[in-house]
Amino acid sequence: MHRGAITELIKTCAKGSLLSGALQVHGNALKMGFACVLTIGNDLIDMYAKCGRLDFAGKVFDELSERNVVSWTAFMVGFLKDGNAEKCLKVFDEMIVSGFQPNEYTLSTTLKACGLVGPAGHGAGIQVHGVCIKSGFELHDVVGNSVIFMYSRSGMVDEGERMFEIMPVKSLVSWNAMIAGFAYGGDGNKCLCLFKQMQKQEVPDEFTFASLLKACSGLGAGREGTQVHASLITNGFVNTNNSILSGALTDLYVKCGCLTEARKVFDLTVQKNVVQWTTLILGYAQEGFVRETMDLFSKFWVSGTRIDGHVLSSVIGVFADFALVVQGRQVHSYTIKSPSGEDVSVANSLIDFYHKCGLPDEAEVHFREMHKRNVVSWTTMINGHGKHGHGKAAINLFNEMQLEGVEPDDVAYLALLSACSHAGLIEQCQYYFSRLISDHQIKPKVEHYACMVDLLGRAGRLQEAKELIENMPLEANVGIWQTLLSACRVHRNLNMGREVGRILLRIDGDNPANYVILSNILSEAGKWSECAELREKMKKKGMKKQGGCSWIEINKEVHFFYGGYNTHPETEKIHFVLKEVEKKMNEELGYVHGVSYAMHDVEDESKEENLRMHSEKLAIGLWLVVNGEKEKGEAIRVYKNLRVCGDCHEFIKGVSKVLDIVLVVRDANRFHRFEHGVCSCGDYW
DNA sequence: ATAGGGTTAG
Repeated sequence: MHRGAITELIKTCAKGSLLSGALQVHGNALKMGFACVLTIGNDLIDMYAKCGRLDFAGKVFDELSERNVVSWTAFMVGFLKDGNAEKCLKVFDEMIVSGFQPNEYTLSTTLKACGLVGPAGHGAGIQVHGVCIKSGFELHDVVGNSVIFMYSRSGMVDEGERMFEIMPVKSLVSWNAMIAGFAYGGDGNKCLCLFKQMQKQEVPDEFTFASLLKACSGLGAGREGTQVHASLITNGFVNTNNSILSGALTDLYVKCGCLTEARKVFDLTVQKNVVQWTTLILGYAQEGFVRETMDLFSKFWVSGTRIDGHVLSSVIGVFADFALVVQGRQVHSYTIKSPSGEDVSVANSLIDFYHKCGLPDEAEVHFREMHKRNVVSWTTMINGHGKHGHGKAAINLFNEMQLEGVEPDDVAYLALLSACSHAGLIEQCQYYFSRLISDHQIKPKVEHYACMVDLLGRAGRLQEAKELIENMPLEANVGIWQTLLSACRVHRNLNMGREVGRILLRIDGDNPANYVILSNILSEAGKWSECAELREKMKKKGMKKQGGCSWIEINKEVHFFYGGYNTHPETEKIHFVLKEVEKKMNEELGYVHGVSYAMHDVEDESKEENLRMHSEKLAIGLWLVVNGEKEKGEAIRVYKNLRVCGDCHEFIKGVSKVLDIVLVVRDANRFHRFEHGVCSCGDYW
């Protein structure tokens, strides 16, 4: 085989992403001593990048006896295509340090990576744009398109628009990039406007329509999206063999909550790509369809579709939310073997996964073993400790992060403040809040103020909390008033509760949560008629509060329980064991059913008997039915979508004492670890 | 020889 034939083969394998062929032709090139030749080496890098094997591409890259800007660029593109923008930027830095001058291809690739990293890239994109201007590449068509992309992903669509205006040559791609930019930025009107303008000089292609669909999905405009879908069909764009269009359609229907439609589009697609799989898997997960999520994920896993960092971090996120320990661990072990495991976002999602499964030690081990940590990694750790009530650990991490040269952003501050607030570290919380306010790099958001309101509210300093809301430089939102309202309930402040409740019913009148808290405040203050009036109003509006739902994994099977419903086949036995435990607790601890139920209840507490039906109790009951008192090793893990109520909290404390077992309950807010009749939150939550 | 337009972790 001669040199030309090898090059031909490499190109073919690259084009078709044929990994087995790629390995073979690489072997041949090695045998003939061509693999270290610059041009062939570059082709090999490109080939492996297109097959998604960055590990092999890296090997070729390392072994090249001589490199040029093309070698570097091809290597960077590989990481980018694999969804690993951070690594791509790292290679760019190395290239510059090694003394190479980037060309228009390199710059375009770098800009795209900056855009994908988004605002967290701390202005890297702006710097690269500067390099483009200085080196005279700015007005190059491809570079300009990437500049538009970078700015619209970094929350600076206006800058992108300026680039678009000064571009001497506007190709179809430029128009599409700008339309997509507006779509991404949520400006549906500008998006449509530009589309109309574009039609005067260009014929829209599938990317244009994909951007229009994206604009509709971003705005949640299902009707308009369906219209675009219809016009696609009339224009002859059949979506069954176009991955970009069918991907955008899947996204549209998922965002609008039409999972059946999304599934239809998905099933009709002949060549499904990773993006489309990810979109639909996440769609099912976000709607809470665990079964469907897992089914689709298994199908994806065996489909032979290329796995990238995006899909890994996405599904790990799903496993974290549903606390599917076994499945998450399986994917974790896969990431260790796979080149996508290098991805920072995959590693970060694993930290979060272990925390959300109530395994902070494993999260810590994983975090310490990471080869590269960014601000998201640290924030995930701070959040994790915060949820376990470890305020001091959160503060230590925050300081350690800065010592390592990683600057906190607004989300990192939020994690720290909420950790302090949950742990009752009042002075520390106020100290870091004042640091945030005086830090001119970061703009404080309402959420930061809400943390302070929560802190003051817990401490019973309701008046101060209310004044903070009224005097802050930002407009109050629903969430911050709800925080104050909950604090009013805990401290039984009827007057402020009424006042805040009135505000909430005015600005967020369709949210049952507001009615529930307010009616609790009223009933606990003995204002029965006022309370009944409110409940009546709620009924008239046809509102139903969110039901409580808990789940527990027993023998590798997940069992769901819904507050107040007897759907589980073992219900009778469950009630029986629960009553037995209650009796024991009454004898040994003087526990009286329902005494402290008033604290934080979000489920229905109007009838005494309903307390016995709370979903977390049922889940624990099932564990007792299955395991009895035999097994006392591992902690029992229970998960709940809402917050645990006061009575359940007391109840679980008692269970841990009289049965001498450890229970870990993850609720909507945080973790509670019950051991020897004590909860890790110290009854403060 | 290398590029640009649709999904993603806190």
